[in-house]
Amino acid sequence: MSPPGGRTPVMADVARLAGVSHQTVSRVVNGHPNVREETVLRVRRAIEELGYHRNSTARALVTRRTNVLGVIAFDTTLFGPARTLSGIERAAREAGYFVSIVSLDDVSPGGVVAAAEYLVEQSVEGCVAIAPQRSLVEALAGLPGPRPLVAVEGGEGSGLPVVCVDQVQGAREAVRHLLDLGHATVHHIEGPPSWLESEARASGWRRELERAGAPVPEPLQGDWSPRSGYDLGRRLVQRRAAGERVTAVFVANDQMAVGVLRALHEAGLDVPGDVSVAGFDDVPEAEFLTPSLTTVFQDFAQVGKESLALLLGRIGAERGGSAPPPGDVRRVVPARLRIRGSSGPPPP
Amino acid sequence: MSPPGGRTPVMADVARLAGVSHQTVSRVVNGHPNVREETVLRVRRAIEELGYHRNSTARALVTRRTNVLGVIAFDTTLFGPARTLSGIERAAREAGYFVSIVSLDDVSPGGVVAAAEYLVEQSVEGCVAIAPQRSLVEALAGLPGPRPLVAVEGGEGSGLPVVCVDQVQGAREAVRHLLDLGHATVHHIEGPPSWLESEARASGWRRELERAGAPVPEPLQGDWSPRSGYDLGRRLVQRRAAGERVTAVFVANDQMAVGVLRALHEAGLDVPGDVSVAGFDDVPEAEFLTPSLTTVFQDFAQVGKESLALLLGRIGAERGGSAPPPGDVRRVVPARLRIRGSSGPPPP
DNA sequence: GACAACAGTGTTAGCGCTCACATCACACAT
DNA sequence: ATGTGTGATGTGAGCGCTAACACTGTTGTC
Repeated sequence: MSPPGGRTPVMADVARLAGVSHQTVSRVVNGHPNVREETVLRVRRAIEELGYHRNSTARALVTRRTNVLGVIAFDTTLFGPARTLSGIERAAREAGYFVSIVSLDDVSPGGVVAAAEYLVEQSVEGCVAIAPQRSLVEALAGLPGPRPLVAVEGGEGSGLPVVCVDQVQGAREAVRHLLDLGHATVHHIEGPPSWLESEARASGWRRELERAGAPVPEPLQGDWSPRSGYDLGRRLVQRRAAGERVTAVFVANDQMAVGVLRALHEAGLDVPGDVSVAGFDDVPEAEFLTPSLTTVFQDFAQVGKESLALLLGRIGAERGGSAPPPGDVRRVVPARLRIRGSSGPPPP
Repeated sequence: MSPPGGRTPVMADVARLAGVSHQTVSRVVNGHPNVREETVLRVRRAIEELGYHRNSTARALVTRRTNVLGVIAFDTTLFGPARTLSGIERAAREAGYFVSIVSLDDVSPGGVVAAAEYLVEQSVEGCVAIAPQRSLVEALAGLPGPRPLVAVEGGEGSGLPVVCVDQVQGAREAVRHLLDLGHATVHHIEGPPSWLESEARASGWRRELERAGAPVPEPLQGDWSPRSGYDLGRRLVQRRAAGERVTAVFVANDQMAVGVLRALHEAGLDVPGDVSVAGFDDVPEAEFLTPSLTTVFQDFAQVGKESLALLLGRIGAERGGSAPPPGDVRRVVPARLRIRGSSGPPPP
């Protein structure tokens, strides 16, 4: 464990100690064939003795491969992004890549541009953007940022390959479930404007109501937080008091649904006796709320895995010099309705 | 935007176009003084025209600084780690560092060793380990892994600098609050064994009971999940049915507390009328559960920030050649009790 | 007027590694 | 004996950048 001069040992030090050339050391380190067994052993011993580690920077410089993938995310403390990130990270590690993350503080296009440049600056080989907002995706698609680039939950028409959960289908299933229970219509508390998930879930909700010929009540707009769910839940209670018939609510995520349940409870309304509630996400708590929450499960781990597979495919194609694959690939992961205690038939 | 030959442009290309030497380009890119204003402008124009980006790999090779920090985390989808990671990432970016993350799939020492080697391989300049388990911290402390290394939530005596929330104090405040309300004692549902947070919170609970001269009931052991909270909540209900007086429960995290609330509700018990419940973490939902959850707030963002400050200090000291700072630094972030609706006086 | 000081620029030598090629010994075929 | 192939190794160049130093020309100082 004593490199000459106390420096971190380099390949040449190993070579000297093993009595071979630096190239032979390189071959051993990279598992090249055509090295005599005995030589391999001697080099391995020298590596061990010196505590040598290959310098990834020098290697990256000459191979032109940094082995780093970038991830741009908006808020990694939210359930979905956190899960997706985790799935990406795991898949990347299995493929031998490092993952460098940038989370955006705000959703301004400027922030996205900065994040993109930041990753370009780091010479990432490719990038996944967990960009659930239309403006972000558009900013990224138009930018000379990191390439190849795969968007998670990106909308259509951006020209970027996209992996997403089938939000529309999930929303439709939830709404259909409520209609099937006998509700005349279903109210909706949607997510913040310009979020693709908000739009897709709202659109699924609307389409399903229209298909069933049910009236489409004015939706309320939240910001994903339990507090906004609570505030809007109270608004629904007021509407009820004003004579509007509100018997079922489809809430765009589980956190807001928690707030809604609370508001309804405070108003003395029973769930599902007076009002049925359905959420979206299937957070681990959903099953154990009181009542347990009917919601839509999204397989974020799968989304992470698929987006990485897509990205690696692009990187491989680029390196192989083959024609760039079409930009409008879209992989859709199905959503699954989980029926629990918060949904039931409307009051008579 | 046309580097000769279609290659990615390099410094020499910019130099040629601007009619200066590559060194002058380097000076401009690095904001060196002593370059004529007019030259700067010309170089800038050439950079713009070619779409030049400095190659971080080559730069890292010669400066011996990769500008990358590593983060080892266990489960980044849990509330605490996700928040902490986010805080670290933000602070790192502000300091001009990239963040590379590795999440561990399992808690085996082998996994930690692999993660540590993985980061060494990537030549990180330093590393933060969100290692809430004793075994992980010990494995890391004893390993020739990435250095400098700062542990988040690491226990004492590992020899590593540590940043942590004052779990013991938080637990004591929660328990004292319940005792002050008049409860004869407080039951405890703890986290999984070997987690430092479990141990610290259980120890705070025990100490506070002992200080008050209250009996110390046998704690129940969960795994942080809402399901385990639910299962153990039912066990508490059984104990009550068997005649044991259970009027207050301190649950080691909010997710399990959700399960406990559910189990109590199912048994027809009122919270806080029959049983008071307190959690730990203050997740965003806590305030909007029914009843709203008394819990302990942890400033994870602050933990992230402080751990990064500590790490940067180490890196700076190392580079400056000054004496290595003591290994047993311990920065403690206070926890804060949030009293809400789930705690009240015991039934008569 | 001679020298120093300094701003502004260029030249050169690596950082540690991999790639392409050269070399050498030895086998086997002709 | 000559050639050809192949396994095992070494040699040299260069990836794109920065650090150190060398070189100009201008200014200031005595």
